[in-house]
Amino acid sequence: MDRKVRVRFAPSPTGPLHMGGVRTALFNYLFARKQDGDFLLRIEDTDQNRYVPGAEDYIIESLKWCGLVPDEGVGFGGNFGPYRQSERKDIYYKYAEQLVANGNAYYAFDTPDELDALRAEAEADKGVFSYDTHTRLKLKNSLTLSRDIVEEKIKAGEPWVIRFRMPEDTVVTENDLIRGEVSFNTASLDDKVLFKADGMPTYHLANVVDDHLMQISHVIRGEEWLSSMPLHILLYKALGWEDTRPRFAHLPLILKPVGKGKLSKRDGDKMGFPVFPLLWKDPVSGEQYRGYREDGYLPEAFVNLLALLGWNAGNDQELFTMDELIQSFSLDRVVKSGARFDPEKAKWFNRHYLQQRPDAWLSESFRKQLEEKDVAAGDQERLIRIVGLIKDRCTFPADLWEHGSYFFVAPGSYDEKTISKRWKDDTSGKLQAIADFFKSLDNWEAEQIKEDFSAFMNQKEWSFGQVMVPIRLALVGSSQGIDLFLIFGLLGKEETIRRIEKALQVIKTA
RNA sequence: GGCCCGUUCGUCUAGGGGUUAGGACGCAAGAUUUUCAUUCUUGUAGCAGGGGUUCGAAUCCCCUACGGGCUACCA
Repeated sequence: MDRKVRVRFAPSPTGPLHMGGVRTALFNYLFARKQDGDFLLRIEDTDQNRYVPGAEDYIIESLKWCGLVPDEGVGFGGNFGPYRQSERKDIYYKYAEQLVANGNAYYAFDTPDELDALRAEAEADKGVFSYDTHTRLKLKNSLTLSRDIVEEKIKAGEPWVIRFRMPEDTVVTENDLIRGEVSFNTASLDDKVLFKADGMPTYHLANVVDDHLMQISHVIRGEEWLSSMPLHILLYKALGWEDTRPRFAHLPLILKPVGKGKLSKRDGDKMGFPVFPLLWKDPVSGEQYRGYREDGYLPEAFVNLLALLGWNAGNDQELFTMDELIQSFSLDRVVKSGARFDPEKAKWFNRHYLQQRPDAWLSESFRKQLEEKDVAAGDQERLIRIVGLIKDRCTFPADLWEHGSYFFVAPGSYDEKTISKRWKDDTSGKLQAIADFFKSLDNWEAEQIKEDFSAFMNQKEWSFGQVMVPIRLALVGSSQGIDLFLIFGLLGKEETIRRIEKALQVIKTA
């Protein structure tokens, strides 16, 4: 009988969650939903020194923005709480002590300074110091000290830690759900600290204890944890939980678009794209990091692009709703190699999802932008109509202004290149004649203007090519924009004529 | 340095013994749009290298190279 699927996303609140973290959360979420399981959020704040205020709220808000709402966890309730490790502090020692009692761990009294000295010494010798099977018998711990002395030291309040006693020369093999069989020899592993001098467990202990207590069935996490998998497996064994321990799946890392290494905090600013889901302002340094949300990405686009970073459905489908992702997701289709993030493709996803949003929704965004610029948005129906006409030129909501501002504000300048290329000696005269002709029109509706204007042009024997771009220049300021007759209609007769005459004054041909 | 993981177009990837090595982003060209963008069509470009195994390797094995991760009383 299979156990209920329960997975967790377990970030540590040391700063803003970056997109790699969001992807880990996403894959956990998809896996849980697909298997009808539970998705939990556990906050791993065992390192008090690295705690950053606001980070936890940031994580929760990010998950919500992406639609990855946990079934249990900090801020979401549940029967396995508390879900913040700092609030679980009291439960870990007993397990560490149990490990000492059954010979799988030991007390160690070496101070950080002493260990640093040993590391420095080894380094000078071109070696590496490791607290392991070869060195532990030369160090200060309950393996080398008599029971009395150990008790005495503890009683005297000397700082101590509890270290895992890594077995000698045994092979740990695990079938990773993504990588397949992975083996490690314990001879190359060291005696990790499980319980710190400050009374808190380290990640390794807390993680194993909590996953067990919370009945986690699958640990889906980043590849940076792959090398600690043998330790964790050995811990489950030493604690007697081997039969119920979770299965492991290690996700490939997200790499920088260019250069070496994994995607990092500062890459975004350097390369012009966000690496965080939401804008983050560092409470200490005051530094600010851009976010996908504030940059105008839609959550469905962000989720979609993240899902395709290291996973695919096995066919040519690239566009997925959350429901489709849940339907299609499986861990065995997760790729093993690291994925270089491509900001260009991210934009392509956003463009797609932006087009899917209703015009009314986009018009609200446009209205806000106009208000911020102190420009009257005017009639709602007209605004929606404009949005419908210009949206296919937009990738982000902010592009609406770039491609639609001329409907609300007359151009302040005229593109020089277009002038020199398209504004001929006789252009001014023709435009004045056209403006005068416009004044005579009664029916100012795009289709009708087109008809009347065509007749006028025929009669004058002028070609469209000679005047269309100059008129566009007068109305828009550049050679861009939607169909000119639609612009006439949307601008209105008076404004159209006013802009043409204004351009005639400003643009002087030599 | 040690341990572990990885390597198919520039990027994300499909393909797991016999394929004209497929798709997407990007880029380029053409068509449409009397502008620009969109859209459509076409094109561009790849199995890291070397050894095996095999009638036959992108696919299986080994080596090398390269990339990545870990190597804290951080997660």
